[in-house]
Amino acid sequence: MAARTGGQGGKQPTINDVAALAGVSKKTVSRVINRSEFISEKTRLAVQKAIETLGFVPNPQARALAFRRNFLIALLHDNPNAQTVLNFQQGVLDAIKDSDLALLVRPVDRGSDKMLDDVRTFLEKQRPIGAMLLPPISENDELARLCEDLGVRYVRVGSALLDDAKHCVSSNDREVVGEAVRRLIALGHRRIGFVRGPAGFRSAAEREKGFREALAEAGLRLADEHYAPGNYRYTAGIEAGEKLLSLAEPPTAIFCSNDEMAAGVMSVAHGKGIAVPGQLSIIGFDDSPTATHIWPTLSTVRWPIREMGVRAARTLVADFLGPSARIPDGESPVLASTFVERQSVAPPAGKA
Amino acid sequence: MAARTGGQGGKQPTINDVAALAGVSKKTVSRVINRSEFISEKTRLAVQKAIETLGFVPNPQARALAFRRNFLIALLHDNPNAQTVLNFQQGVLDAIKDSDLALLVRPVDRGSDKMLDDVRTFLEKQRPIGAMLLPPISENDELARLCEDLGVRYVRVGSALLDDAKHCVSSNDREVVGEAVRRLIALGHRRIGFVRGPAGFRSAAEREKGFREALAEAGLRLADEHYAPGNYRYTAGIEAGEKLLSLAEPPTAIFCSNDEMAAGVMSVAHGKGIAVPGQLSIIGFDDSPTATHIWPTLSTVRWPIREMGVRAARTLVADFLGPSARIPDGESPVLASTFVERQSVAPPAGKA
DNA sequence: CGTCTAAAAGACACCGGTGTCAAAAGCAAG
DNA sequence: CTTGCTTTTGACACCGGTGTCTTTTAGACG
Repeated sequence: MAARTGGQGGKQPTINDVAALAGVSKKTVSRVINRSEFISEKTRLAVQKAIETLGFVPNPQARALAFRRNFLIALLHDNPNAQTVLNFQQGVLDAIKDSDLALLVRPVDRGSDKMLDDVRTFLEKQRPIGAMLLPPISENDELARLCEDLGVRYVRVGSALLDDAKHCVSSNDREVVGEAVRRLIALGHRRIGFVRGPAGFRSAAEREKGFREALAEAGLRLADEHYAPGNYRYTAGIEAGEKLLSLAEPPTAIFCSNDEMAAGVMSVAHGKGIAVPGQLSIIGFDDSPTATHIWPTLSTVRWPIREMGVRAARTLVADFLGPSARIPDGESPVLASTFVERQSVAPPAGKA
Repeated sequence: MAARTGGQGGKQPTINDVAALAGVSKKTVSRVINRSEFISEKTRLAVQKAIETLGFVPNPQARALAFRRNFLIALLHDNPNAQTVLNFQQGVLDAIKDSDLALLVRPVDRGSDKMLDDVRTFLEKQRPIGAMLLPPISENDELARLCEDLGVRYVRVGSALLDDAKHCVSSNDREVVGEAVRRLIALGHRRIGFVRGPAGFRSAAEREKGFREALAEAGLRLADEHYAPGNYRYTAGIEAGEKLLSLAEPPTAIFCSNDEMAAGVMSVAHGKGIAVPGQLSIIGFDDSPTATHIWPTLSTVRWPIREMGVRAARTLVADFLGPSARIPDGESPVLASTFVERQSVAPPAGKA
């Protein structure tokens, strides 16, 4: 492997080269790079020109060392939904686009008992300025404590207000689930089934809460037989579908705590010859690609994951992103999810 | 924001602290860190102990500066399939797990005319050791040239042999598409439709080639009316389905160049009351999550994306990964894709 | 025109490691 | 006990930037 470190066949210019060309000291060049105010316009322009002539780009490692701080932020995730991770990541990148920051992405195995050690090693080795924790690991308090101990800033992303606005970004899932369920009720549905997310996940608990509240408002209650546990996976949707759709009086609508499980329920309906949405309405959650790739297309709740990425980054490192990224004091860390109605929802049979 | 740079309330120990505690020079500590062979066992153990006592972790920025090389590799992608990106990423992380390397992830907007500039800026700023290019941007020769010019190693990941084994990792898509098509033919299908990927994508061309070759082997040919263009998106699948399934004599099987388009075709079939697989067999490509989330589940081609991630990383930075990562000379850079048969394939109507 | 002050620029150490080369230590042979 | 060699260790410069403090310069004022 060639030992070249870059440049069209030569070495990258350094701050010394720029200083020599501009006829100033390297410290002055440094001031220009860092937009110091104590510099005359004339000098600034001369240095600027030298920088451009040479195509100088400051070495981030050297800066990191001198600043005693690198320009990395980390995204820690263990989300089963790849699209979610990537959308969030895109939001973060939108936010840091014009800054000096770069993004390190780090999948985490929440099942592993070495998880905390792994993360600790990672953080100690890379020493990012801050870390963003995606659900479900954002719900892990030990992880947050670890960041705190290591002096790494952190932001937890979740579906419920976890902490304070400084360490948290979330969306109003509970309310929007309620909205979706009210829509079903307005269409005439009375027997509405529910497929839950995994135990111990705050998101799952929130969605269930929103569901139950909306039912209660309308004077309905969730029959035990219309309740199915789940784990956010397709196969859990299959099992839930088998359970709910084999009942003597099956529900006329089913709310599933995510799209994958909704797709599973829909498969079972197809297999049993139950028309969707004619005989069964289905609602999911996530607005994953699957939601528009199945037939009929799935009504679902879209959470503003990309915007949450932007917000998380701003919450974490507003001081690196320029004034436009500043989040006004007291601004709520809760972003709005929306109910997206598609083909999978209709009035119950006999109510057209 | 507190100015702490880490550690349980204090500063991180440096190499000097270790040297002082062990009673040696910092250079000796450096030798231990870097597993130099010119060091006595006695000294090594003493230094080792000091390192552990202090919980010393070398500062990666300082090392990067002194080594004149950082320990980052970059993953550049613009893949519409998030799962693919994440799986590949996981493979890369598997490969670099026990090394000093870290992974930078960088989405690229291939539509933008500033794309090359963006990537150049990124590479100049971060100066990763190497970059991995995922399809479709791996097919961009200018991008590869840019890496070359900047002295950044690169590996192109793709569905066809793009270059030489040093810069390329791919899978044998063409052959496996042939296998899938031969399976359809063996089941009795004679009118087999084809939905193509976007023009200018090598992957699309490869898949078409495999398809046509298999037909030709069996003495069949692709009727023009059974051919539909596409762009790898769901909506293109819808359009293709509308076209192919409105024919007086529609195909009894359709090969789609990816799963999303297959899902679109399947939706159209459902809408028209055409039973899948009873009246129409469908095959996709990618084995994306969608493939198992639709009903009936989709037969498809799975490419070994995670293994390709491992291989790409090893190809790129074998010299950083220890002897077990070494790729034997002459080993083929082509990994095996596999045909996965699921519910969406059956003999044509009347041939059961 | 000299004095005073604030703004601008520079000198030099330093961040935490590694490379180079010379010095010290260990050891066998004379 | 030297000598001569190899192995091990250390001193010191250096990577490419920034922080601190000092010096120089420019402008205001008497």
